[in-house]
Amino acid sequence: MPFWHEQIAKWEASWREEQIDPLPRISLTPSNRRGTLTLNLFPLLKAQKEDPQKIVNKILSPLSGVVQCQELVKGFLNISFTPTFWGDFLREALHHPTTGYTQLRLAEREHIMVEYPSPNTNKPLHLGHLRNLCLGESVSRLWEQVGARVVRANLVNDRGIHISKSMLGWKRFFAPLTPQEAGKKGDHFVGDCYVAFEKAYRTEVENLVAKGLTEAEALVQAPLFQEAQALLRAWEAGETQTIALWRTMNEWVYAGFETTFQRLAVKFDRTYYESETYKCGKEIVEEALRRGIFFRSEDGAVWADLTPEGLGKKILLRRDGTSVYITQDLGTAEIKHREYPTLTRSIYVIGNEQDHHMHLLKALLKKLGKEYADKIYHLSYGMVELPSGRMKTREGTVVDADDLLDEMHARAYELTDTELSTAERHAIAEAVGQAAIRFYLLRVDPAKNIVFDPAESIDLKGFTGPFIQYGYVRAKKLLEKAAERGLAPLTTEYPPELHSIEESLLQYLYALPSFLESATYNLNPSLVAHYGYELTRRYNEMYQLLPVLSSEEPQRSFRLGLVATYLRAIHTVMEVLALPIPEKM
RNA sequence: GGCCCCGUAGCUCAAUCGGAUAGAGCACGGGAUUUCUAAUCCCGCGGUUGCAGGUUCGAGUCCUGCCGGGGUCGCCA
Repeated sequence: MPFWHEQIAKWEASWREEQIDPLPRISLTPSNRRGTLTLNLFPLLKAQKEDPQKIVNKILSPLSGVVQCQELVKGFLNISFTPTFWGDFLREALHHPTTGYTQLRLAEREHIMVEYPSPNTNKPLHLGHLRNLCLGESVSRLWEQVGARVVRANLVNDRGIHISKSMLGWKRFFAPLTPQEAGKKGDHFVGDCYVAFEKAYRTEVENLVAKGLTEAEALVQAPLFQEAQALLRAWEAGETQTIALWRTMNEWVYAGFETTFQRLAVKFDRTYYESETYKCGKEIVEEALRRGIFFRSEDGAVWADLTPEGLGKKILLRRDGTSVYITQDLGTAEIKHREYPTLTRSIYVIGNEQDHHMHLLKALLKKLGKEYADKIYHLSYGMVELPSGRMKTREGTVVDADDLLDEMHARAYELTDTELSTAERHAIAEAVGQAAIRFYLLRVDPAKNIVFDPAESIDLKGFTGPFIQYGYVRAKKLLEKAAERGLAPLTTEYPPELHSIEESLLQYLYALPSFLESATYNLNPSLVAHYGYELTRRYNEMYQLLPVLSSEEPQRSFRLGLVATYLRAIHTVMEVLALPIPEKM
């Protein structure tokens, strides 16, 4: 167990023996007050009408020897630790394989599946997918960090009317061109086909409306739409040429996605395709229909009655017998369970516009008696909006993922050291640019919408990814210089007194495991992003104001220990946020 | 209309089962570099936490009702 957990557990055990009830709540002392930890004694003081000083003595008795000073302000007991305590802590953090900052063993029994980003195959990835990818990857790494086994799963939406539209777009406007011939990434090329279709379709609809049809009628009667539907039916019927084109175009898209995934260092253990899982979903629904769990309406459609759950009625098979989106989801869930029966949690990283959909999925699985329904967690995240509002395909305001990565790379390149080689500068620019985007998308509570201002919001200074990278790089260089001079961290006795800046950094180093734990179980990487920023801010303050290499022993080796532990902690932070880790900037 | 999410400084965001004087970044103003990388640091400016009640030692946080924004609600994915 990490230092933090082990100690607090020990204290709590002895408090229980002393009949202290309720137990004090422990938190970090706010930075405007002296102290490392604050014990909240309000409930305790209220419950036990004893002399407060006596209670404080009882509370502090298991901490004797490590507490240097304490202060009771109203119900808050602020405590600071001795230099010896901190020296031992640094030693532990640096040298112990499990109490240190690698692979905290908090969740070794967990087996987690994280499903992300589950794109459609008719368009390239955009900023919304980037948020999804960053969240999914970070949550995966968080679970790994605390010792869980993780399966990264991607579910590809490779069937449906939208796919038919891009196929028809190609046939009409691009055939027989290939992405190579067009000089484009496959996913962008197919996206162009889709956009071309939509544009022509819009024109047809407008013409029909001009002839007196209503918008709704026009949308259905437009020849292009009719043709797209025919193509979908041909696909479902397994018509050879249609299937061949569908395969080809999907391969173009996958190749394009793969390039982006590799650039972002995400790699999936398992990829599911809706075109394969929807059949299983259909079987589940038909079986449940026979068992009377679902029912068929007069027109032939199949329904689930979720009125008792407060979710109304939900269609599962259209009257023509074809399956809808959720049917496929039932199948995918079942297949996941069959393949990975030991999963303890199955996390779906999906936007909050599907909150209702995910409620339906869980409720349906429960109705079907699937015990794994309770293991499903929806990591719901808000939309990425522009200052002008929602991104719109039709208005061309969608921020493309590849373009954004390129733009950030270019921006970061301008800041790199011109003394370095071009190759080195590009490597740094890529790391810094990506860190800027990733941190920006992760630092906000997932539940909240993000307003993305391309002109201002992505910055390379202040509360950003590069800020954290820079702290890491400087600390690393400092330790290298120390090593060159034969200086090692924590080799001698500890200093008799610590500077408040050192204490402030120690407080945050000490708290790392608690932040990781809480971010993991709450599926909320933003907690680590804020932690990483605050930790680095404190480190920078020390770096700026307190000399390390030029200070006297034992201060020097103690401070080297601080730097080394910071380096380890911030490395862990960058790791779980999936920020690239540059060695130079 | 029903249900869900959100509303905090000019802008973007924090605030750990309800806790101390609501904190950061950006922007703006001032300052720091013979010394470990200035993508840094320090100081200043900036608030009726959407509104009105309620619960209690204590409310940005919980409850009720409004206001504003977004999402979603039987054959799109």
